[in-house]
Amino acid sequence: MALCAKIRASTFTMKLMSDSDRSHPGSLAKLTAAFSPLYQQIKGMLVRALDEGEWKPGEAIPSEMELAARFQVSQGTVRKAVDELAAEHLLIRRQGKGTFVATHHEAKIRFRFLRLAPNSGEQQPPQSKVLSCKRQRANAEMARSLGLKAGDSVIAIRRVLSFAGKAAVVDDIFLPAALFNGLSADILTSYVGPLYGLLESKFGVNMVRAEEKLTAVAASTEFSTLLGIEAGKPLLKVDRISYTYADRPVELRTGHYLTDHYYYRNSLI
Amino acid sequence: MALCAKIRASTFTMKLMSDSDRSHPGSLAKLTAAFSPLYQQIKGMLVRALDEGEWKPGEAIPSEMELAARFQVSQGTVRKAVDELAAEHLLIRRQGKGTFVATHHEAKIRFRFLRLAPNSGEQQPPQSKVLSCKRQRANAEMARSLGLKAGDSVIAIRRVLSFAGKAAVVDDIFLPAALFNGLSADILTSYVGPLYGLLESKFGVNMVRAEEKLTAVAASTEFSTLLGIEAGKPLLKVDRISYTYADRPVELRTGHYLTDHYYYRNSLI
DNA sequence: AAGTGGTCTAGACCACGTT
DNA sequence: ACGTGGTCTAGACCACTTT
Repeated sequence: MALCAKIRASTFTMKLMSDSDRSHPGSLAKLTAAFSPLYQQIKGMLVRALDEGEWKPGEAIPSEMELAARFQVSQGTVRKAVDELAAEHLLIRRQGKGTFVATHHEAKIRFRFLRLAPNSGEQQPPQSKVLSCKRQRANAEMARSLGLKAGDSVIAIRRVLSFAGKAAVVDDIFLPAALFNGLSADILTSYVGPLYGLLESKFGVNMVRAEEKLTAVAASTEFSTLLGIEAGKPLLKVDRISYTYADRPVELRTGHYLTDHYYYRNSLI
Repeated sequence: MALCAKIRASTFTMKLMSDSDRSHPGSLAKLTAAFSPLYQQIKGMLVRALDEGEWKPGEAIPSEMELAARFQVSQGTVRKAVDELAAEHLLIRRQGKGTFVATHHEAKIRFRFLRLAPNSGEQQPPQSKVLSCKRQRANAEMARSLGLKAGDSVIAIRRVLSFAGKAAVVDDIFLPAALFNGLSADILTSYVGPLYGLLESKFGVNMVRAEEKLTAVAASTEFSTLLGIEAGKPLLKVDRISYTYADRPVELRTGHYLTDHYYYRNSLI
């Protein structure tokens, strides 16, 4: 990324002013409202660089001193920008080693988006069985949610997640075909690990945030068959929109969770 | 709060050393691992002060400069402690005015713990109808969750929340009687606003965090009657443990949500 | 004008990891 | 020994609010 010009509000003005001019500061104070703090601008530039793939997930980004030199600000200002990105889990700081782009390939982060925990016993990774992976046209609502035009191609995946051999989740996943060209049932099946890890490694799309809507529904005959339960049984329905850097929606997903032996954990803060 | 002695790791040592001594630093480096950063210690002291009610919800805490003087550290160190507490919603910063203790009496925060949003239309505050408020003995599980002894007194509240006149939630709430002496159905009914606002104002207990477990269940005849639906209908069951300052659990709550016209919203970050 | 939190800088030193 | 992020300090100035 090239060195971008920064907007520095009145601080900028001051830097260009000689010391004798400083006795008349604040002449541009009224303009300040339109500007954002330096660290926010730098945060934005870092997000843009991540979005453009300047540094891949798992890689180290330049050191704070290097970034400070690149952006022509102090280390403290870079630190504040990086602090916020680390708090949002876009970056991970490791003392003594550097700052790294967050990746879905890591024990700690791997199942951050899977909120099912067992009523008893240890949390364990699920097994995934892909039932179908088809290309189809986006309907109006899907197009709207994903920022596509109605009729654009999407990849529709259906899969079942099992814990200890028992089916617990049916996922219906919709991805913009333009971003995930070549994704197939074979690729999905041969890949071990979480789906977001695959999408990150093979297609360069890193999910960093999601919004969910939860409701309780009765199992249709379709879902009851897939989950091996009787129809009408209560299921937790989870509608998710996932976003990559810069808040671009890139995944639509509906999960039906069987919560007999698992629950959806959440923290209110 | 009196000025507490701080543990300052090797920085502390340095402060007591003359300049000439500084040529031999690090002699206590091995001990450092057992200490925590100054700003964490100050954060802890602030939380303790909040827990002890030194400043009430809605009130301003001392300015950063005053706190820096009290704790004998720089303003920047206080700032970092306060920043974290603001991020956790224990404090609220207001530029030009001061830093305030978060309160449940505020449009922005009032329904932070109510995650139900309507499928269509504007979010609106619920109406609460208290069905019962009784004193009873804690069973083993309740006692464990609330940190009580089995058999300790708890106050059991049942209420129905309605949106636009339609019942949507049945809440069963359990509170340690020792903390909420005198709480009655009358008080609950006469109070307008969220329950947490009442508990904060009348009993000085401020809820700052909660953990929830969500499952889908079939409505029992009891709940179906209360919600005006047929038995067996899917409901979203929400088990909550709420915590006050310093992570003390002070409320146990089970909600049964009717999600025909509302959904439980959640953000994964 | 005075006081508050917000931003930015500069420099020192500590803790951790690698070389 | 060196480079990384982590902590702490000190000082300057900005933005907002109240007096």
